[in-house]
Formats: sequence, structure tokens, C-alpha cells
Amino acid sequence: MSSNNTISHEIADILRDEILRQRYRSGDRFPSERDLSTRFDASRGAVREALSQLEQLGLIRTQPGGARVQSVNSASLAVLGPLLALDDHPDPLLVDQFLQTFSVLTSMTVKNAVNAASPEQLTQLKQLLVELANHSDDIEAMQPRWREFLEAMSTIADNLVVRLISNDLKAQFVDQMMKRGFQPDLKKGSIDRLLTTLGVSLSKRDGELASKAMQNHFEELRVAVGKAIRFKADRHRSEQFSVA
Amino acid sequence: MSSNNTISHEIADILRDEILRQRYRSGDRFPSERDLSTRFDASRGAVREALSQLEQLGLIRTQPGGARVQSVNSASLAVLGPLLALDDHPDPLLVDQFLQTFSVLTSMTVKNAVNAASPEQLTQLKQLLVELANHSDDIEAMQPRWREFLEAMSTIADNLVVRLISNDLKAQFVDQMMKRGFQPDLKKGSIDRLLTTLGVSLSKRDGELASKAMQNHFEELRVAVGKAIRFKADRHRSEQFSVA
DNA sequence: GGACCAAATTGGTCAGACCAAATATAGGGC
DNA sequence: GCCCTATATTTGGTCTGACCAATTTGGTCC
Repeated sequence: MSSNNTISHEIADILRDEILRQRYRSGDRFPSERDLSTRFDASRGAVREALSQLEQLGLIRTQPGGARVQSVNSASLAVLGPLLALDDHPDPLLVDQFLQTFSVLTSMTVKNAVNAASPEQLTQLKQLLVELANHSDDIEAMQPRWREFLEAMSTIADNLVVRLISNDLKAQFVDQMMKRGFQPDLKKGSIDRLLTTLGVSLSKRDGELASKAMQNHFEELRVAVGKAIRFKADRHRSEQFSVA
Repeated sequence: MSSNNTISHEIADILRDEILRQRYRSGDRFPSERDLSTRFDASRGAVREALSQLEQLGLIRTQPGGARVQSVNSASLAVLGPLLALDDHPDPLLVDQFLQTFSVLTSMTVKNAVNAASPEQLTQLKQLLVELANHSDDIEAMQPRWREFLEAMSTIADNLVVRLISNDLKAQFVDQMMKRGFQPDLKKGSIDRLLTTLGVSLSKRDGELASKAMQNHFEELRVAVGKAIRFKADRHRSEQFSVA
């Protein structure tokens, strides 16, 4: 979880999940600090630090007189990770929304990067593409190289807004998916096609082409991930059934 | 500023700005809580709550033994607002990056909304468009109606990820720009064109068309805002000169 | 110069106290 | 009975002073 192993973080994690699970309705009064400190058998200071975190997440709003729960819709980006981790199986809809968002942001980054790259940076990118192509048959081995490639793109595009969003999103999403051991089943052919198209776009300095290629790739990824999730969910259901 | 009028928020605001102004280099040791509490003449508890906020922002990382400053590149989205508000005049590059990001996210939202809207929602959207067209000569009056229109789109598209990002971005950016009294100089003709195109896309249920229209609009907006900022900056410089 | 150990520093937590703002409650006027 | 007001209570914000454990620091010894 996101917890440091401090008491205040632990408390914050528990309360956060309770809010995300809709245990309090938006607008409800939140338990008082003194009540919480007895409930968790902790000092009020520790509870206060936990509440401070929840406030930063946009989940509660504190005021002298009492704290109130806020709508998840008005929360901060940082709640998405915990929201995904809430159940044993991720919400397919939410995962799809993640990927769609990644898609448009990454496409934009790639477009700007290809258009703005210096000659040296272009050769660096080509180098990384070759690296990727050399490992295109081992998805595991591609992972870190993809990361490196996209990181280079992000550095070249140099858009702080997108970078911060992507930081958050990646931290929330990618790690979650990794932890659950998701392996979207992408056809090798489609990956090869992506790599060659990206190579062409680099040679021609055609950001638009690179952008389209990424969009295509994410479309396929969305389908594949959707299948993977449904598959896992089905298996989970049948396991439950066999136990019962 | 983003401060509640509590001491801990005040301290957090000051320290946040100091970090954003690069007063500490990334990796540096951050002053100890006891030092800070004497500096701000506040209790250690108040300082701790301030540091907790900075940690949530991703600006520092605390550990027994000492806190350390982190790179702004690895911070949370929520630093963008303070980053914009840092100087008297916003960084044109950052503003442009904001708009570009808004552009892709809004375009995506609009596309999905148009494609997914129910008949009732379609008529609602058309209604809002008519409202907008009726006030297309008064930019001030359009503002809240734009907000309403995009809010409706966002509700229909129903993508939580984008919604949370937009929440953050809007809270950080739009309000900042409003406060500074920015009025990007958009030609009435181009707005009318946008509105009619959106109307057509609604009738045809053509999300792609709506998306393209929004992209175009944001392109023009970026140019207009860029001009407005440069104009303001120039005037500011000349004022400084005349004083000196 | 480098490895190792003790002392000082630092973050994390606790307890008990006070204030001011917001809320809940009781009372009085209609 | 209903509404409004004044009072009492609850609640968040802050302070003080203390203790523990982990880290850092500085010096010592080889």
C-alpha cells in the first residue's frame, strides 16, 4: 500500500479506504479527532496527521466544529491508486479510463517529442527503438526498455503538466497492475508494427505519425487488458463457486 | 493563496514556495522540525502538520534522521497552481503546457460524450449550445455557460480519471488566470464557428468532429493567450522602466 | 585512508491543557 | 406548535514537554 509504516499513515490508509468504500456519504460529519484517537488507540496528534493527509487528498474538509466528508468526484488524483486497490479485482471500467487517458497524454507527448527532438536526441531515440526491437519477443524484458523510451520522450517533450500527471497516473496504475501480475496478451506482430512505424516517424520527423501509432497501440492494449481482466474475474468467480 | 487561515497551512505555504523557488536543491537536507518551529515561532506539532502537507505534495520525503527535498519533477499535480502563482506574471511556457493538456483531455471528453449521450442528454447539450450562442458577443457572460456545458460533457463522458485531473487543473489554472484578469482576445467569428460545428456534431452524433472542433478552438486559444501574456509582460516591463 | 563504535540529532508518538469557532440545546416570545 | 435567540457543549487548532527508535555524525582505532 502507500503507507509508510508510521501510525498516522496507517490510520490515514484505513480511513481513506472507508471513505472510498462509501462508508460515509458525501456531506456527512466525519468522526471527531477525539473519537478516532480512542478508536485507534492513538494520540490525537497522530490522528490529526492522518486527517491532514485525507484533507490533502480532498476526501474531507476540516473546520473548527467538525470535519465533513467530500465527494470522491472532487478528490485529488492520488485517490485513484487506492481506488483501484480497493477490491481484489480492479474495476474494468476504471482501468479502461486509465488507459484511455494514458493514450491521449502519451500520444501528445510523443508527437511533441518527435517534432522537437534535436539530432542527437533523435539518434538516441532510434537507439532505444533498436533495443526494443531486439527484445520484442520477450514482453518481460521489454518493460524497462519501454519505460526508458517513454521517459526519453517525456524529457524531450518537456511538458511539466503532462509529466506531473503521468507521474501520478503511473505511480497509481502501473505499479498496481504489475503487483497483480497482469500480462496483457498483445500480438507480437502488432508490437513490431508499432516499432517500425515509430522508427519511420523518427526518420521523417513526423510527430503526427508517431502520435497515431501510439494511439493505435493503446487501442489494442485496451482491448487486450479488458480481456485479461474479464478472464481473471471469470476464473475468480469459478474458484469461488468450486469452493462453495 | 491555497491557505486556510491556520498556522500550519501558512507555514506549509511559505515552505512550499521556498522549495518551488529552488531555495533548496533536490536531495538537500530539509531544516529540522525543531529548527523550523523556532524559525516560525510555532509548536513542533504545527510544523509537523505543515511538513505532512509538503510530503503529500511530493516536495519532501521525511524519515527518522531527517527530511530531504525532492525534485519538482516528481511532485504532485497540486504544485502547479502555486508554481503559476509564484511570480507576478505567469510563465508563458507553463501556461501553454496547461492549455495543450486541457486541449487533449477536453477533446477526448467531448468525443466520448457526444458518442455516448442519451437522446435526452443530446437535447440538453443542444439547449446549452443555444444558450452559448445567445451570448456569443459577451465573453464575460459566456464564461459560466461554458463551464456548465463542459461540466455536462464531463458528466456524460463519465471518465473519473479525466474528471479528477481536470478538477485539479481547473482549480490550479483557471482560477489563477481569472484572478489575474486575463481576457484572451478570441475573434467572435471563430467562436461562432466552434459553436455551429459542435451543433452539427451533436446532430450527427459525430464525436470525432466535435473533438476536432475543440482541438481547433484550443489552438486558437493558445495563440490568443500567448499574445495576452506577452502583452501584459511588455506593459509590466515598461511600467517598471517608467518608474525607474 | 577506511572500518567501526558512541554520542548527538531527528522524526514519530504520546499526554494533558487552553482557546476560538462552530454546533447543539434549551429557553422564551409569537 | 413554531421560530428565534442565548447559552452550553463539542470540535478543530495550537502549545508544552516528554520519551523512544532510527539515522546521522563525529571521533577513534586499526
